[in-house]
Amino acid sequence: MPPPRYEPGTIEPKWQEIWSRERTWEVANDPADAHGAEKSYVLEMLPYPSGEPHIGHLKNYALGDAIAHFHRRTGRHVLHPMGYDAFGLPAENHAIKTGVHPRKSTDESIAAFQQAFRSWGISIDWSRELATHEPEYYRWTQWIFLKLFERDLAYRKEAAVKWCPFDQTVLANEQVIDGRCERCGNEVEARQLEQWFFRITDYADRLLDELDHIEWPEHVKAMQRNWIGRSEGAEVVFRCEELNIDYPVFTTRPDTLFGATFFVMAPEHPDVFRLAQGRANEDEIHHYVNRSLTESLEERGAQDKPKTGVALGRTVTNPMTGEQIPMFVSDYVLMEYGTGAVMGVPAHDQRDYEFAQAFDLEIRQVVAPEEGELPEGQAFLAHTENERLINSGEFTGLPANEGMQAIVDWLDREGKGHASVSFRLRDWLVSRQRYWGCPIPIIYCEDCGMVPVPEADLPVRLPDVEDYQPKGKSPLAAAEDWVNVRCPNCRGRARRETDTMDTFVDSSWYFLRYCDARDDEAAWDRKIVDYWMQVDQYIGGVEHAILHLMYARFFVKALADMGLLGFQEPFRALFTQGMILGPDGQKMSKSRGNVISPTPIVERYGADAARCYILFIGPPDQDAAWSESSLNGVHTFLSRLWRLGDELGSSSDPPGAEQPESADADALAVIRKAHWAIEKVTDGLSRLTLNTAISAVMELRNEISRHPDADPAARRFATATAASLLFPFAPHIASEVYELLTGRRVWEEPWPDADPAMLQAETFELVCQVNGKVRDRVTAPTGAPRELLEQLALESRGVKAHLDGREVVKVVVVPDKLVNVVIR
RNA sequence: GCGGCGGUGAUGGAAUGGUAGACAUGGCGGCCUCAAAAGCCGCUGUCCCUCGGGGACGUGUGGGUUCGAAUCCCACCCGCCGUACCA
Repeated sequence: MPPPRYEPGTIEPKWQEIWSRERTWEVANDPADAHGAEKSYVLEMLPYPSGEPHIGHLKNYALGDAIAHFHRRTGRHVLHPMGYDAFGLPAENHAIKTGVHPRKSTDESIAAFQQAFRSWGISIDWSRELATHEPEYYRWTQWIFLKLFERDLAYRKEAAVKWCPFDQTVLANEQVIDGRCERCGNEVEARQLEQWFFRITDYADRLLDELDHIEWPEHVKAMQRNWIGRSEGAEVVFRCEELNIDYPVFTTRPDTLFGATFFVMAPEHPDVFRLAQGRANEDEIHHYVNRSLTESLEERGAQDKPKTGVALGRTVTNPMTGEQIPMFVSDYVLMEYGTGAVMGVPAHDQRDYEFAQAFDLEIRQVVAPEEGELPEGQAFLAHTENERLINSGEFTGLPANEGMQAIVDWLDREGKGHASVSFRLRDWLVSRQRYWGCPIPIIYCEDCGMVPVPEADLPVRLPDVEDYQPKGKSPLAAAEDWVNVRCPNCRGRARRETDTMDTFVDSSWYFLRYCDARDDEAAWDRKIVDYWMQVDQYIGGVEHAILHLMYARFFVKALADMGLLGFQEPFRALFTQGMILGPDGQKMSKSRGNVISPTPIVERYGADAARCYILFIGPPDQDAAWSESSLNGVHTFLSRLWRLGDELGSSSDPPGAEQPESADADALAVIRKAHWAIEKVTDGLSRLTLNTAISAVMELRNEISRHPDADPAARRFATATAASLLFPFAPHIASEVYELLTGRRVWEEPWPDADPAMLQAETFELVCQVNGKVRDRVTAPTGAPRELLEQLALESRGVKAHLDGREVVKVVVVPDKLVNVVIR
């Protein structure tokens, strides 16, 4: 008869069937149901269902599942839901190519994800499952849009926006990467279009400040801080006397105002043509502006691009010096930031310096270091307390930082400026000229203008269309029956908004819907949402550090301001997982041919081995290359554990794995190791160093095998403990082994407690150092007094050999650990 | 430029001021076998010596703090990520 083998193919479906039939992971919304237990909301970022799940999904959900299980077994009432971010461009582009309705391909992909999650044994509360393309969900996305509209947080305006010529849609700033479309990689163009925006800039300060109060990785907070880009400075007015117009500029260096020798406007500045009117070079100015507007963003923003521009033939007054300084138009000034115009201080700004060089303008030094030379051939940028103002009228001689304040005060008194703060963050452009998204619930009436769809009429359903091809306006515009409606106000003729929402709108509130997912009276019940939220542990890829995570924070703040939520931040703690790279250490991609698909891995080695391996491979926040041989090593470990369970379980009658009362040396070693492992795994799960948690279970299993003749009761206890500790990572085999040994269900058992008495043996190995170098190791009794340890060390062979008659200056004793003898 | 993170054996990594290299992969050797696979056991940082033992060196580089530093501090080098005519 062949020896019994570990067969995940049999074990895993067995347990999955039980969890599914008994709805083991469903939780009620009633806090009373928790019997006083603390709540915990563990959430992985919802997947975008396109094709089949990939290995990154397995990592994401293996991680989240380990945390969810750990929280459950440590007595918390755990919400762990799942859903799908189902609207979006890939499904629509697929539809354009094949004619298959995006709903069909999306639903097929969702089915593949559901199947995968079940075969991976992820502990999901399926009663809360949602998908953002279902009318039951997007009805409330539309409702939130209307709430934002009511508060003027959703608005329409014409602006220079980013347009992708390939996808034929506008994009949010955040979706433009290096001047290219995030989706298709084509160069993005600038276009002047009327679009829908969310007023996220109203929240810039709060989005920045409250980063200090959430447990997020430092680099993610840093990315958000950079993106928000708060700059303190002043707004200063430069007056064009000829035309009687005041032009404000924003500057972070008001201390350099005396050095402003010219003035530059962005090509998009609405006053450029007016200023150019009747000038000798009017044509040249028009030509320059038009070229700037049609230039791709990538070209315009190129790093080493020489400064270009055209003089406007007019002047403004420098408010400090009263001098008339020339005006220019140049594409290095951006309309979207500050006021669309800048003062040129060539001595103290590198870009202004380059511009002044190109146009032969005066470079006037107004800040100087207290000692040392000024840099040659470039602007002097430093701004510290070690500089003083020069050539600055009454302010000359002041330290730069004091001078800055004094100048701002002066401007304020004279009515020529004031302290000001500028943000890099722009409002969120949310409309898209595409089909597969949530319709914007607005109607345009010939008489009443823009009218919100009444709440009772929600959802505005996405109609079916024949042709998904984008033509510069939404494919929905072709659905005439749908577009033409009666005005909700006057019953007159009206047309629906045909743009759809950015899919990031859908995913900015899904975590709220999970709390009360089956509510068809409201988006959520505030009591229920306030109970479950915030998300206690959010897990996902770092690629969402800016977009999704910023938008979701904005939504929660806006909804809280409306009294709809009782908290300010959605995600109390965030964990960003690293990527799984191909076996070659490169990012997985079809073109490289290094893609590892989870399905065959799970079929061959089992979900437990795949999940364990992915968590064991290294710290989960780091990237890691796939290695089949390492995976095989994890599989070997699971096989050995299973064999131990099989061997010890069948010899146990009746089943049981209690810690034996008395034990010999062998048994004690095994029991001690079990308690040691409990502590290590608990710590690893708390700190999310899951790789070390799994290695602790491996060590425990090694120890059990190292003592084949120990009391079987002790070995059963230790093996059951190993299974119990492994459950968050490999739930199927853990359930199986635990059942073999005890007849009980491991997930119904409390998390084991380490007995402090078992964490220490009667003796320990005393490290004996001389001048910090290890010279010997001797056995010493645990808890021995310092004097004894000192004596043992001094008498040890290794220490004696190194004393060599030299003077002992000092002896440092670390109880239960080491002695360091310091000699001269 | 600015911001963030990191640099430890052949490889992935461990070590939260106290034995550097846990655990695993790979490699080498052995057991089992007619053989292979599987399984099991042992060794495996570098160098040196008088080799059943012992010593020196060793966590990117150079300093510092400390009885003791991979860990803390300073300077530098290298790498990765984000961001960038943001005034």
